[in-house]
Amino acid sequence: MLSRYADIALPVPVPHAFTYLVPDELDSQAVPGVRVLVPFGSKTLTGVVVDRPVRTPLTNLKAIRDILDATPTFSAEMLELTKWIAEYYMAPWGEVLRAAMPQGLSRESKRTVTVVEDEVGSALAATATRSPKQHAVLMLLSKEKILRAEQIALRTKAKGIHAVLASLAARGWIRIEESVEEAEARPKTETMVALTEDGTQAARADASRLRGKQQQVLAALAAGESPIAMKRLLRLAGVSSTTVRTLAKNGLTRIFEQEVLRRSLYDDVEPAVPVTLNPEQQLALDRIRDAISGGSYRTFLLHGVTGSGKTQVYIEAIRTLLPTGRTAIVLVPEIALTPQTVRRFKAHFGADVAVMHSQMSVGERFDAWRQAHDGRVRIVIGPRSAIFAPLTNVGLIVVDEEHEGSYKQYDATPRYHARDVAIVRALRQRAVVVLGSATPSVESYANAISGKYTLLELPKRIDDATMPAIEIVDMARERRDRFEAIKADVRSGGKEFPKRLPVTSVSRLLEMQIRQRLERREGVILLQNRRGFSHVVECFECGAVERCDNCDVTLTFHATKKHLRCHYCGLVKKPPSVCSSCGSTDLRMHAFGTQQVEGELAALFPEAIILRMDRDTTARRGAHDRILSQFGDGRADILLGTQMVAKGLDFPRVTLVGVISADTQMLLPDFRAAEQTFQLLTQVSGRAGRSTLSGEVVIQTLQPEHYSLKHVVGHDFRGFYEEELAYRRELRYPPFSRVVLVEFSGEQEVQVQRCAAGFADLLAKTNQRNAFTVLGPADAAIPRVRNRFRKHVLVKDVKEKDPSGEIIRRAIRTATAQHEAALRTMKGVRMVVDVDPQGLM
DNA sequence: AGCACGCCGACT
DNA sequence: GTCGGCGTGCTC
Repeated sequence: MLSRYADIALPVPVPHAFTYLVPDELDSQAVPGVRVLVPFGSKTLTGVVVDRPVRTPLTNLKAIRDILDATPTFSAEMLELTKWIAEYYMAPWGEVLRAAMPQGLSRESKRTVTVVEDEVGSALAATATRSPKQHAVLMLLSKEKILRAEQIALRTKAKGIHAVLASLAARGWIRIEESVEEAEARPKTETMVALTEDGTQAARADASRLRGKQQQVLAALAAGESPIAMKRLLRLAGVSSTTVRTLAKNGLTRIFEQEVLRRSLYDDVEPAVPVTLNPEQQLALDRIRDAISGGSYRTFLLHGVTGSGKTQVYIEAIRTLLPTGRTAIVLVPEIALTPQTVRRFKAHFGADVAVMHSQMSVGERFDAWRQAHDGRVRIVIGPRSAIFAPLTNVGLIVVDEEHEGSYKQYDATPRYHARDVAIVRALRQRAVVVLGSATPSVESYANAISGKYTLLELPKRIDDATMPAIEIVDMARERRDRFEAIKADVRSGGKEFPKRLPVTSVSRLLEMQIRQRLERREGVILLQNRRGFSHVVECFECGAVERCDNCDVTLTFHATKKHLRCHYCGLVKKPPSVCSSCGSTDLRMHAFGTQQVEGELAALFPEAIILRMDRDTTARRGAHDRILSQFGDGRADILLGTQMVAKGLDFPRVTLVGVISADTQMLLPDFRAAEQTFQLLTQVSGRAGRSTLSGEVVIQTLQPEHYSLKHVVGHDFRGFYEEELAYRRELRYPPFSRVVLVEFSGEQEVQVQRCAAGFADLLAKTNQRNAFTVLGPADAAIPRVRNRFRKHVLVKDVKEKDPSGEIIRRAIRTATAQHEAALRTMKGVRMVVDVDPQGLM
């Protein structure tokens, strides 16, 4: 007997685990890491056993209802890791565990409601006039007979439906039943047929008493395929399943269910291309190998320019790892996780690889998870959440494109960063981490310089292809020139002055370059960043953008209140009537849309085939792959897309990359704006000119002098990094501080503001040793989302005083606890804590 | 987060 | 008087 109690982590926003009694018959199975079904409040939930305490001060405990696992879903290691995440990212352990499980495994009780047929008539009459809600529910039920409680809530569109149901049930008009459904994710099984001993003999005996169809079945089975899938057997023998079942009844065949893996988009394998590493790759590999065989923790930052063959290094590193019996996780940003990418790994490691992808079905993901859990694969490839892969004895974690923002979960609890979790997981497992990028994050690069990580560099492209030539087009000047041309036309008397000046998103240089590629039948990639929704006030003459006096970020124009606002300090300003840098009065809002660009391109190049790639066109399964292969084969001329086109595409025929507007990213009110601009532009430039064809890049911008552009043109990562680092040091942003963003949101702005301000005050009072600074509250960049006002309180700690972030977390915990009552009285105000936010939007 | 409990106004 | 509105507090 372990103990009478078990601590269960549940997926509810409560910071502690719950203690349950363990029935004797479940005692031996209720080990830490197994999933259990427990009664919680009025319903039944799936939780995870995290401890078996010997004693508890609590009384009146409920008992565990059921154990859901034969072997624990979570190993001791994963329990520890998820606990660390819960603490560091300030999320309930139960919610972290839920995020670490494949979807569809959790089971919850559902309430089903049925009408009592005999009563329905009188019930409808009784409620018709005086209780419209009850009446509506009864109407619905009289039609449908049986419904789930949540369905009723959904279809009557009324809140507080539970009370209504309760009173209807009390009158005996309806019946409410609670049932726990089967988990959605289950192993897929296939019906198999095998010959028995008797069957084998019967098949062999020529003088078999059996004739006709039964004989055909035995013959098919005896031909060698036994066991065989029922489906296939029926097709081969041309019989129906009754025949096979009759044989089974007579003991000649055996019918059974067998677990099979679902087929997935990512199953295809292409032949392995033998890998030859160049000296730099070899050197990097050797260092990684040494670390792997050394068997202790180490993080490498593999900084390799686009096209330098980082993936080959990952593959060879995994190859060395496998004989040691250890396993590997490869993290790839969601949008780069294409069947193409996966095939490359499968080519080398075949059935040892499992893929996890959000576009896979619940069943497919479950299969992948289970293969890893049961030790049937040793390599897992996936996006962010693959860091939770249930592999044992992980020896290597690769984080490809480590700078990618998508590694941070920002829209749901837990708000974890997969790269940072990877490092913690590796540290605890004595594993090696390889962070790869052409444009490392400022944080990682700083860690590499300081010696916390080991820097490995691949400065050359694999096939000695040259880096593309990059040209910057000053769009303000472009417009001026065009304006002058129009004026000249008017002056020479040929034309009338146009009422509206033509707005254009394609410069003459870019137009000319595209035309040239179309003639030469080479590929063009155009990047149109869609995140251009934040409107900035920009000078039509000189291109200057209005900025905040205190924060060195761009001010955002608010159409509703007609003013400019800073999303950091809350500064509010009237829009100026003259440009603060050149005095021009021609100030305009700026933001280009995707459709506009597509339309312009179509008008300029009517003969060209243009493909659009963005979240809309790639939403459907397999669409991504289809667009890419169409473009790769030369069946389209121009690929116009969002950030997706910047990452990991490798098409030798592409010799021109155009960036419609570098500004949308650069001008975001965020301390990472410059970094992200540099990264995106460098990445997209890398798509131009591989192998034999040299490439050119045209970047259009209103800020031609911006430092991030300067370094993109020079292919100078180090130069950018140093300039950016100086800026971060100045303003005390990461890596010089740790940032925690606390967001308050609610429907009533005054409440939200008061709540946020109250919290900020409390936090400031907790700050005894000035270990951090509290900024705000200020409006979020998008101040209202789905009818909720958003206010941000930004906490920046001083790294020297609080290296682990413990002080800041404790302060936030204390303040949250003190603030809880106030938060409750403010109806509908929600508070979300984001540790190490990727952006401050 | 749900959901039940409990206090108050609107209507029979 | 009852129904249904919503604030308050708990869930092992």
